[in-house]
Amino acid sequence: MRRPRIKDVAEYAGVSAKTVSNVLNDYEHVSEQTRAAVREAIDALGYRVNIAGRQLRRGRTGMIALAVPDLDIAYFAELARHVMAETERLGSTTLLLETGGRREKELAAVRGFDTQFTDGVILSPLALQPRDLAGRDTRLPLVLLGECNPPGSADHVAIDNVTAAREATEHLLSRGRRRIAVIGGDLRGQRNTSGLRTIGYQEALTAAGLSLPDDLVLAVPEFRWADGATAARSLMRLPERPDALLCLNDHLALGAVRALHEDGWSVPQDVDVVGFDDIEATRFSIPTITTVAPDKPGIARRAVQLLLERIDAGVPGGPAVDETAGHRLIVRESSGG
Amino acid sequence: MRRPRIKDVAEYAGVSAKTVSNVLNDYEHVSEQTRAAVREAIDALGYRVNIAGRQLRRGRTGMIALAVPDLDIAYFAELARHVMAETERLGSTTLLLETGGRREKELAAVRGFDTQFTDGVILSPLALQPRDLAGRDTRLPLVLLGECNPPGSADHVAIDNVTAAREATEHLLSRGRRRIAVIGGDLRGQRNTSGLRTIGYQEALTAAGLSLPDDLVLAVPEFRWADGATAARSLMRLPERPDALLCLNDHLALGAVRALHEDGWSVPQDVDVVGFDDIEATRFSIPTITTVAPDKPGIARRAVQLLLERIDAGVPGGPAVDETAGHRLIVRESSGG
DNA sequence: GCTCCCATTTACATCGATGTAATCGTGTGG
DNA sequence: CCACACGATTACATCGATGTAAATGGGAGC
Repeated sequence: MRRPRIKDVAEYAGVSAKTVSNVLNDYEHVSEQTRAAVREAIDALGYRVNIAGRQLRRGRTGMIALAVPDLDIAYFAELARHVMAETERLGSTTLLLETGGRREKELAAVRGFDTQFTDGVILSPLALQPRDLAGRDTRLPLVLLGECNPPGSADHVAIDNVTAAREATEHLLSRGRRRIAVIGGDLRGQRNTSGLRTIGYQEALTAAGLSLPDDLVLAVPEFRWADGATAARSLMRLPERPDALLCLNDHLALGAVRALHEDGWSVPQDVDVVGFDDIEATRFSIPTITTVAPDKPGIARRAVQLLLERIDAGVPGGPAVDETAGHRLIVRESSGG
Repeated sequence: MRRPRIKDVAEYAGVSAKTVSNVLNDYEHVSEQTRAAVREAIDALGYRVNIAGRQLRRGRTGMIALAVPDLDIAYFAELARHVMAETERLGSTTLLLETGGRREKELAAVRGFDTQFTDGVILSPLALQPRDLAGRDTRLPLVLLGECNPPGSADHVAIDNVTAAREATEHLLSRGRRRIAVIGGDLRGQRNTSGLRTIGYQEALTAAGLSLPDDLVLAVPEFRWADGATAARSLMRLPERPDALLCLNDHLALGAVRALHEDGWSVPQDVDVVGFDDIEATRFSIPTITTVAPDKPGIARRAVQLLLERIDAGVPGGPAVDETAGHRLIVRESSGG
């Protein structure tokens, strides 16, 4: 028994296929009587629209893609939930994909994944280079989360990373910390998340009249627990050890805290630790972690709205929009709170 | 400028549309020369297949849905990664969806989400009742992860939860623990994950000649940090407090450890804590958490393979398959390791 | 030189839903 | 009583890709 088609419903209800379609799409000029008959036929046959047929005709899938580096990073999992909730609220479906932070995958996302089953893409890039967006096919709406784009090339939503990092650093300075290290930092002046946060950190140090110790800014291969642990260990072995660790995400912070614990340092007595993202674990770890909490629901909401507006607007699209979402520092045990 | 269609490629290359299609699908009887010309045309025009057209014709989307309760639960995020990796390896795409553990959403998953843009569904159910599967439309292949199904109604992959829980309990008994509580347990004899693990726990106690103290088996509203913390607190206030907590997932265990810490108990000196799932956090928390590690890659691989086999086999489908994946207990600091 | 074979290529129909434009039918105003 | 308006309904073409079956054309065999 094949799946019923719109035509089967039409025959069952004794009307034309187009009338069934009209009922399905809430077209206004359908009599109550016909509408009821069609509904009944739909129920009786267990009919469900074939999205391929619909899309072929309409040119839209009603699906958007959300591509994040890694769902193991709780921040992305939490963000994804908010995005899915928002798209669902607005009647779309989210196709969630992982890039692994690999450039080729991020490029695929920008291009719409080779097949065009997606009306638009929300991408949280890591490896993407500004030039990767240069010649992109603007028929596919794209919203970037976080930084890493040349202004004007695509819509983008992010928190004010410079300010956020500056505030976090100021918090540590206000506690008397002077040797503040950055785990996951980037001194090359990149306009990506790491780079901007490092700039904020430097601003705070400079404003406090401190020198910029570049042996305290440490890049990491990934932003996971293990990387935080490794980085913390190597920093604590410096001739002049840090008295605070500004970790550019919470996983790094949690890994750092674990390594410090294993090596006999206590947090926050010996070292303060601050993270970014406010993932749920930071509220239950021992100690709890001070962190910069981005407005995740706000980021998700704006990203989805921007994308759907672009999709609704159709092909061309005006100038790219930059949206700044809110953030706040939540002080917890790992820095004395 | 519209997106190029197969016809545009055909004209550009000076061949018929079908020949282009043949090239796209690696049909063997196409001359090298023609193939090269078509490839060139594809590149020149930036052509990409329209998946809607293809699906309409082929009747398949090449997409499967994976529906999990909650991506905030790290186990599901980790599992999702493995499923996505496996489907990608086999040339399919995963549509990842959250059910929130709500029955209506799980039912929607079983039905294929009202639109049929998915060739099959992998569902990790929480609220689903056995009868929900009774009259289901078997044209849509379905693989269940974890328990909660009447035998024979759908394929399913899970670890041996009874044995796993028994082993974990035996481990605690072997450490001299006698008042072992279960957080997230279920005494109603349900055949879901909680119920089966509770049975394993009871088996171990009985085998050790201990009575079954039902004040130590505590259900929780959700399986999150906060629930573990709340449950641990209330258990430790019992007249006769437990000396070990068997937590049915790692988030509960982590939350419990935090609550114990706040209330001045030390783990594992005063209380042992064991979790389930082996999420990454348990390897870096303070203390690290003893946990039952399910073979996540194995579960994902079998689930995807089963599903794709069903999809390839076409409509009917033989008897439901039950697959058991491996697990092992990893002893860490929270129970003395 | 003529068949026949087979590799290659193509015309056409089709998948299911929907936009367009035409048709049907009832009711209203003159 | 007719013309006309307008709500309801329908026939038909179309979206893009591909399966079917048939056409094309070059070479081998006799």
